[in-house]
This record gives sequence, structure tokens and C-alpha cells, in this order.
Amino acid sequence: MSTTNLKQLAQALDLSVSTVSRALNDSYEISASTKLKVQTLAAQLGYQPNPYASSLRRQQSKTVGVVIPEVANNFFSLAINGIEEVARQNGYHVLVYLTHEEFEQEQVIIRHLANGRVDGILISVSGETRDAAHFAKLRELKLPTVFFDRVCEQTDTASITTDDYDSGYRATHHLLERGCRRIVHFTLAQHLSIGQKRMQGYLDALRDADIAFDPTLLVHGGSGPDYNTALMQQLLEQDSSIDGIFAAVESLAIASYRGCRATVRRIPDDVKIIGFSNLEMADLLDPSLTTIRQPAYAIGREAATILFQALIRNRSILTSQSQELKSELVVRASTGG
Amino acid sequence: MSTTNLKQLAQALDLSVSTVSRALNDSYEISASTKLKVQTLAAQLGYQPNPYASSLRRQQSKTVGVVIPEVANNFFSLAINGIEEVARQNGYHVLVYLTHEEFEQEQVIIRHLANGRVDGILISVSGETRDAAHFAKLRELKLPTVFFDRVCEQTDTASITTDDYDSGYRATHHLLERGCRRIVHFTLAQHLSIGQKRMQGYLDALRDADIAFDPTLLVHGGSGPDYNTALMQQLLEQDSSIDGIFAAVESLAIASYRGCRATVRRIPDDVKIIGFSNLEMADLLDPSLTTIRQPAYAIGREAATILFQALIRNRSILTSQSQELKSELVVRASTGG
DNA sequence: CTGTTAGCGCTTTCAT
DNA sequence: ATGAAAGCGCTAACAG
Repeated sequence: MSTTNLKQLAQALDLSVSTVSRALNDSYEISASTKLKVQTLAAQLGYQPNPYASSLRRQQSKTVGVVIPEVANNFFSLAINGIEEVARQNGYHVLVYLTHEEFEQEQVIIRHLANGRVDGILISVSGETRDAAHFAKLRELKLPTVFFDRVCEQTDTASITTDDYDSGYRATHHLLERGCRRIVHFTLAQHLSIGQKRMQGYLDALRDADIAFDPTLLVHGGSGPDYNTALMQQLLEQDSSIDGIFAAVESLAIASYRGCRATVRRIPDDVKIIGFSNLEMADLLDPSLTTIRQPAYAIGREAATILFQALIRNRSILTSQSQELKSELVVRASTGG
Repeated sequence: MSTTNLKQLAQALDLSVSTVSRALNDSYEISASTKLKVQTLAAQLGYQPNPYASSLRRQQSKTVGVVIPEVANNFFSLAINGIEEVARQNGYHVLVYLTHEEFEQEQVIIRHLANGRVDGILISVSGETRDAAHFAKLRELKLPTVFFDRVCEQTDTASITTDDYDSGYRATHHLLERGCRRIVHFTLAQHLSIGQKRMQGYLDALRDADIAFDPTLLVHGGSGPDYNTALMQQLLEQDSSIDGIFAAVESLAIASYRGCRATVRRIPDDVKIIGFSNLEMADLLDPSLTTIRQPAYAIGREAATILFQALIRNRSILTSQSQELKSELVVRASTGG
């Protein structure tokens, strides 16, 4: 729709379309003088190449797709920031798609992306995702894909994660150290590897402390903050032996905090809470909330960087290029810190 | 890149490319039987039309651009959610661009978007933006544009805002009602209409309460939360007469809260704070924070809806289709509520 | 109802 | 160093 195109430039300069094209692409086989003329006029007329014509011809879109569960969440917001930044630096555009944590949406999106619309994909899988069949298609097409944060174990592609097992272990250990003996593990998406790793960290920390694991303390959150808050409140009221909560995602950390407040039990004296969270304000709460903070921005940047390396170099599938970044345990008052 | 294309389908079915194309587009001039055959095979082979070929030919991209200052912010995250949802419902794709509050980035992005890459634009202008020249180009191209939240007054396009004057007035009035007499107005981007309106509400509320306006209480925030926190802390320590703070954006509300905590002065007894914010956790703070909450998700949806109406109907420029949504004043402890 | 043809705007051989 | 021509994959006249 940019009103000027190559043909017009060519006519105005009495040159062929191909010469103009080459001049604009700074081809070595064009004389400096013509280049200058062409580029000057182009700038003057505000010429912008039609990206779709160019994509069609070149068979590449200079666009990446970012598929995430939800953007109304601190972690993904920060990750997008990182991704967009790297993308722009590399001259790429960013298409954003939300799955709303639904597996079906994820499938539809992936299918729609497997048609040349994007040169690569950055994805954090939905909480419902169990089956990796839809990702096979991406491999077939040799569409470079990088999983970040919530990866899909079945397929072996590149991925950027955090030290989920380790931080799960540390979080639990931290609570044990502070005297907790009956620690709830509050989780969503327990069938995702990220959830399993965090839980495994929890289990192993208990085991190492010679504390028997009580399955009733494994609580699966549901949908909606109100539901989760109520769930935790109820749980605390029913079982007065609970003295710690380890929330595996931000929304559950908040729900735990709220749920606990709704009871007579006090944080941190009666119940200590620790949660994965990138909330900037965790320190402003009273009691302030101990968190495991993931380097969200860095994750976005790293994932994008890996993807662009592949895109710029060889356009190949990425395989087992995994990287694990460190989360940070920020101790605060909610665990008696 | 989708390995199958129209030509292959056509050959396999011994039909012409155009027939196949029409069948897939469910054209009325194709027999039910061929449609079925074509669509069956297409589904079987997982055919996905090449979007760029189609965009090139149709002269429309089924894509909208969203240009925002920053996504690591509750308001814009929610807005994107709303936008993406409406976009998907209408079969559109969403390209996201961040200006990082820089005017120059904004110009570059707009220029890059004015080439047919997108059929429409949703934008919230950067804090630095003073000049609207780059938007003129969009009008020339008749590229439908909807401003949301931070609009550009100079141009008369469609826009979705909130009741900024009114909520500024109410916020200030609320503080006055609670006995404040020396209210700091803490703002960013005071040259944006959104900032001016909020400030005008502040000024008028003071005037209506017969309180003289003290220019030293008009404080312009800078970049970075730490800077703003320090600024507010310093201010409170220097001027012990300050008894209220009205923060015009979320980041400044947090900075005010933090800054105040860093002094000996207490919230809300010594200083009352109210701020624009979409923080979900404002109620969990202690004292909990009184906020003016914008309907961010609805703003995103509304803006997108207006845009898509234009796109689907007539592809015309949108002019003076403005709409103002209501913000909600949520009274909490930080103002003695 | 189906096929033939032209062409969206650009890049890229291949020729000169 | 420049031009002519083909074609990326699709859609839309225009025939029939």
C-alpha cells in the first residue's frame, strides 16, 4: 500500500526495475553513482518495499512468532520485552499469539504458523499441553523453534529454561530450614516438565530432610484467582498442621498469600509462604513475600538470540541446544526472613 | 514453506489452480462435489495457504500492528490481551512493537508499518512524543489507526481513552476530602494529553476547594523506578508540609509508596497516596493502596473492535470516533479509606 | 461450473 | 554495470 513501488522509481530514474532493486539492496554490481541517485529518490519519496512481495520471492518473512499462554503476567511481559528487543536488533518482526492456556488454541496457532508466515517460533507451551504431535509438523518443515520456560520434553529442540529442579529444591529446603514440616506444594500444570521438575525438587528436599511425603499436601490449583484463593483458605482451615506453602507459579503465590490472610493463621509465624514470582512489589507486601525470581527478560533475550543465530546462519532446525538460567531466591519476611 | 501449494493440489486432483483456490475459499460458483474433494485433500495434506502470496495479491495482510511504549506494565499487558482476543476472533494477526517510550523508535516503527505490512494500527504514543508529523503519513495512506489510552491530540483519528480529566479530579477531590491540603501531583509525560487532562483535573479540584495551587508541588518523574523513589523520598524529607500524593501513572504510584516508606512519615496518617494503577495486588499492600483503575482489557477490546469494524466494512480512515471509558476509583487504606 | 490468463511487487538468474 | 524475463503462490477478471 505504500504508494510508491519499484516500478515507479525505475521509471522516474529511467532505469530498470532490477537495477533499482539492486541499488536499494546495496548490491556490489551497481555503480556508486546510480546507487546514490536511486537511494536519494527513494528516501525522498519515502519508498518502503512491500514486505509481502519480498517475503514471497525470498521465501522468508523476517518475522518470528511468539506463542505464550497469557501476557497478563509479569513473567511473559518481561520475556516479550526481551524478545522484541533482540528481534528488532536483527530486523525481525514479532507476531504474538496467546493460547489462554488451551491446548486446542495452541494447536490451531501452530498450524497457522506452519505456512511460511514466520521464519521461526518462540513458544512457552500451554498448561494443558500433554501431546507433542503438533510440534512434529514444525520439525518436518524445519521451522526453527525455541521453547522457553515451559518446554515440551518429548521433542528435542532448543530450549531456555530456568533451574527448575534446583530452585524447587532450594525453595523447599528454605522452608524446612525455617522449621516447616508440613509444606503444601501448590501447583498448576503438573504434567508439564517445568511443574514436574519443581515438584521433584520439593520431593527430594523432603526426602533429604527425612520428612515423609504426604500426598494430600500436593495441591493442584484450578482456574481463576478466586478459586485458588478459596481453595487455599479452605485447606488451611481444614488442616491446621500445615505450616508452609510452596507455590509453583506467581498466581498461586498470590492466591496462597490471600488465602492465608483470609484465615486466622499468621504469616510467617503460623504459615510460611514462598512462591515463584516476578512481582516487582513482593517486597512491599507486609509481610513481604519470599520469592524465587526467574530472569524473565534474560530468558526472552536468550531464547530470541538462539533463534536468530539459527535463522541468520543456516535456517536449520535447532536441536538439543538447551540452556538453563539461574533463578534467584529472594528471602523476605513471609518465610521469617 | 508449507510444503504443499495450490498447484500441487490442482495436479493431484486434475483440476485447475483457480478451481482449487475457489473451492478452498468456498466460492459459490463451485459445485458441492468438487468443493468436498478439494477440501478433503487439502485437509489430508495439511495444506496451508501461503499468507504472503495471498496478501500480495489481495492487497491486505490480515494483520494489525500494535505499538506501545512498554509491555512490562500491567496496563499494556492487559490491553494486548484484549486486542489479541478480538483480532483472533476476526481472523487477524497481531504484530507487536515497543517504542520504549522513545519518540524516534516510534517514528521508525510507524514508517516501517506504512508499507502494507499491516491493515491497521493500534497505538498508544510514547511519552516523548510531541510532534504528530509521522502520523500524517498514516492518514495519507488511509491506514486505519486507533489511538488508545495515550492519544495524540493533534490528529483527529479514532481513540479510546479513559475519563482522565474526571478521574484526575476525583482523585484529587478524594484526597482533599480526607483532609489533604498540600498534594503533590507526580507525573510523567506531562505534554501528553493524558497527562494534561489528569493534571487539569487536579488543578480544578484544588480551585474548587479554594486551595491555591503551588507549582512546586507539580513533580515530574524521570526514568527508572529507583530515581523516582529517591525523588519522592527527598521531596518528602525536604517539605514536611506535604500531606498527599497523587501519582498519575502506576510506576509513580509505586515509587511514591516506596519513597514514603523510606522516610519517617506514615501512610496514611502523615501522607495519603492515590495513584493510577492496574496492579492486582494493591489491596494486599499494607496499608493497601487507593487506586484509580483503568479498564485496560476493555480498552484493548474496544480499540480493536473499532479498528476491525473499519477494516471489515470500508477500510477507511477513522476520524473522530472517540470513546471514553470510565476508570474506577478504588478506595483503600493508603488514603485513610 | 471450470479453465486460461494476467499480475500483485519484488528478487534473481541469465544475458549483454 | 545494467536490462530482460521468469516466477514466488495466490486471486480475480474474463471466457466459455
